[in-house]
Amino acid sequence: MAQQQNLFDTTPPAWELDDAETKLVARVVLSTGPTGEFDYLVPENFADERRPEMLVEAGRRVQVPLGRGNRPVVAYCTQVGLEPVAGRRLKLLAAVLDTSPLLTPRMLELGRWIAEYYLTPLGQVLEGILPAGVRGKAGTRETTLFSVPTRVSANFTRLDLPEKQAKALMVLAASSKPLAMKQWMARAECTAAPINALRKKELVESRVERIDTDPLLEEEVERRAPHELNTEQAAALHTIADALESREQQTLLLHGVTGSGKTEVYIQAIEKVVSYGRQAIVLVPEISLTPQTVGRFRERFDNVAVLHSHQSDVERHRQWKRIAAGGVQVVVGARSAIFAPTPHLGLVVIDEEHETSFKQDTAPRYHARQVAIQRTKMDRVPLILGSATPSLETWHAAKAGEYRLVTLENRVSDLPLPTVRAVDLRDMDHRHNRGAISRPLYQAMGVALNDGGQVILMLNRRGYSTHVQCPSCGFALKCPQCDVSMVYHRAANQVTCHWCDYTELPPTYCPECKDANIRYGGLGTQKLEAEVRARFPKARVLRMDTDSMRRPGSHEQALDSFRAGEVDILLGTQMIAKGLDFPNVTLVGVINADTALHWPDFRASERTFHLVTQVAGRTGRGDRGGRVLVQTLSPDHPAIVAAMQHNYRMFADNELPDREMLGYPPFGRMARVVVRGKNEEVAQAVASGFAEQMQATESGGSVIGPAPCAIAKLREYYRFHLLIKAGSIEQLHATLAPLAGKLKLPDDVQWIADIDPIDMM
DNA sequence: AGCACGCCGACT
DNA sequence: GTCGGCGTGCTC
Repeated sequence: MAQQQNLFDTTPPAWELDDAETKLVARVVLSTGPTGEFDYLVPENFADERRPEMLVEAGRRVQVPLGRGNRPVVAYCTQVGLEPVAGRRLKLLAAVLDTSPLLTPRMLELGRWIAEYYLTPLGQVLEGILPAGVRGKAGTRETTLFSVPTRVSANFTRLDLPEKQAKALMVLAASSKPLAMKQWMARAECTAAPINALRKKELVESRVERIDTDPLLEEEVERRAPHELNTEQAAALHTIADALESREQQTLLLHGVTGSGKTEVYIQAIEKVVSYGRQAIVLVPEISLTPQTVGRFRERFDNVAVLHSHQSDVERHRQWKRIAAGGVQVVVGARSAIFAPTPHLGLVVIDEEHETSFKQDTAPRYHARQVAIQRTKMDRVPLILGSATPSLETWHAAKAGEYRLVTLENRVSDLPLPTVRAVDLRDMDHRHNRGAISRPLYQAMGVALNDGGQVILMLNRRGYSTHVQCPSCGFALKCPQCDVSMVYHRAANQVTCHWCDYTELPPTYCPECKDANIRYGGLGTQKLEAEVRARFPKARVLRMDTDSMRRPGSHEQALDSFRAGEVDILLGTQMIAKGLDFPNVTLVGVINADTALHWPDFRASERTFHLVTQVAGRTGRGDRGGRVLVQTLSPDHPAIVAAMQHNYRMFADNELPDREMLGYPPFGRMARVVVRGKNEEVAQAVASGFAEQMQATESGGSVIGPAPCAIAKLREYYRFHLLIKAGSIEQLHATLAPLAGKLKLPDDVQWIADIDPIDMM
């Protein structure tokens, strides 16, 4: 709107307007198809001030004719202005699709930044950051609303109408606001016939409007008072308050051990933001976006909006409109909530900022932390990154003075962190037959259960057996579409590929040599569950992994029953490692700390450190203390040692020099280019061609590869990747420049570029 | 992504 | 001569 206003301010004098040289031109990007920006003429009747719903302005979508066939396509208008059009052959824009902008000028600016940074066409970025429910106007319907024009109401007495029509007209005239057909019929106690007669006689006015199909219902939450802050928390809040008042962007790293009360600091900082009449966005990992997390904010603020991926389109659209209307103080949401349309943003908080789920794994492949930095810079407001175990990128920036470091060393309750002990799996005395639970862990579980405590066991592999192999010929059962082992699931009695979900019946003999001794080996959560049940027959056991938590709400239900003490042993994949806060958990067992350690990924150590630290934090939250046992084949690995000592600095000090030596982030910038094709040789040749073109840029960035991806074949596509390392983002972009040009690719070959990649598979 | 244009071979 | 095969390139 502001942009349109400006436009009229600068309208040239009338004699120039009459000159056909200058016309109103809309610049648009397409949501699919050709990239780049296109200009269209705005038809003159679209600029009618009395028809604001037809106004062409930046942030609204329009329909434009494209190509020789003038096929209608949806486009996002990015700017509108008077431009000289002499000698330009511009087509006329066909229609305006939104009655108000879906994107503010600020969001368009942010979209442009994402498009450039992540090498994604702007149209695709905009399509990706607007929820589908908002684009589809989910939960609203076009309704015709009727009213009586003054020329009619002033002349009632002169009208000679049949009884029903007269009554209907009186009812409508008496209504304070326009009525929909249904409401009008009900109030006038008539059918559609008299109403249609009135419409025919043009005695009523009608207009079409989008209205909500059902109103939004908010449940009441009991309000709570602020907690008293300890000295450290108060100091942290003070630093944040300074940042809020400075009216400049500042990134703060709130580094606080588990249980140090980071959330209370966020909440009190947001209370300040709200007192200035502004809104805050709080990003949390999807997995911890539970009713408890949301509840903590609802207890303290009147209007909290929640955005997450399991909402219906209708629900998300409603939340979006509430936020855009300024009726929300705090938005709590997963990654994409960084695009929440808050009218006066005052603060962004990213909790558990090290979580990898903040990176989107489909285009646009943005990292919410990176986008948040950019958004807060545009709005000149602070950004708080909170974590007990920050990503090394964030830690490095804080140490370099780029971010402000705020530390919470102590736990609020003064409870000590749990003691962590390694169980060396190489020591055969520790092993129990062929089982997954070592003797020390078994004993500790017995003690914990006897004392009435609860136990959490983590194993990062789902299924029963993780591979199926023939001992006589060495055959290993692989997915026919992917280059990965099939996993046996006993509950369903089938073997499944965890990457493409291809499923078949388990073989009873070797498909190669027909040997009947084919073996099911490797440990998954289902087998662990069976072992636990066999060895603790009296304990109540619950398994949590994506297989057992498929139904909506089952996650919540499982945690509720664990909290209520209806379950003694909770076992599962990493989904149980995060954010759960149960005081009665006195023992945590990590079944195999090494699973993530040997991944072909420069972040393998960091992943392992995070996982062990996070799961260890699930105990020691009550007054009964807690113990953690970590089973591992490498008890001396620096990441595992540091995690066991709850020593983040030790981990960082050990890991950073390695990263520096190899030029990995945070000491350089990285991109990953994946080329895939149904023909292995063709895909590899294309990847090699890319590598040559990038080397030819002489940008100074280094290109590694092509090499087959860790998952060399996925869904019948052969995959090769290139890793690009550069000293700066500019250098990285310069090295990737050949990809932006018009590349001719063989059929069936596709490529993607991933800036700041996290997934290296 | 779609879709017209154009340049070759098989047909009336 | 012309119908249509699909390879190529453009879309404001």
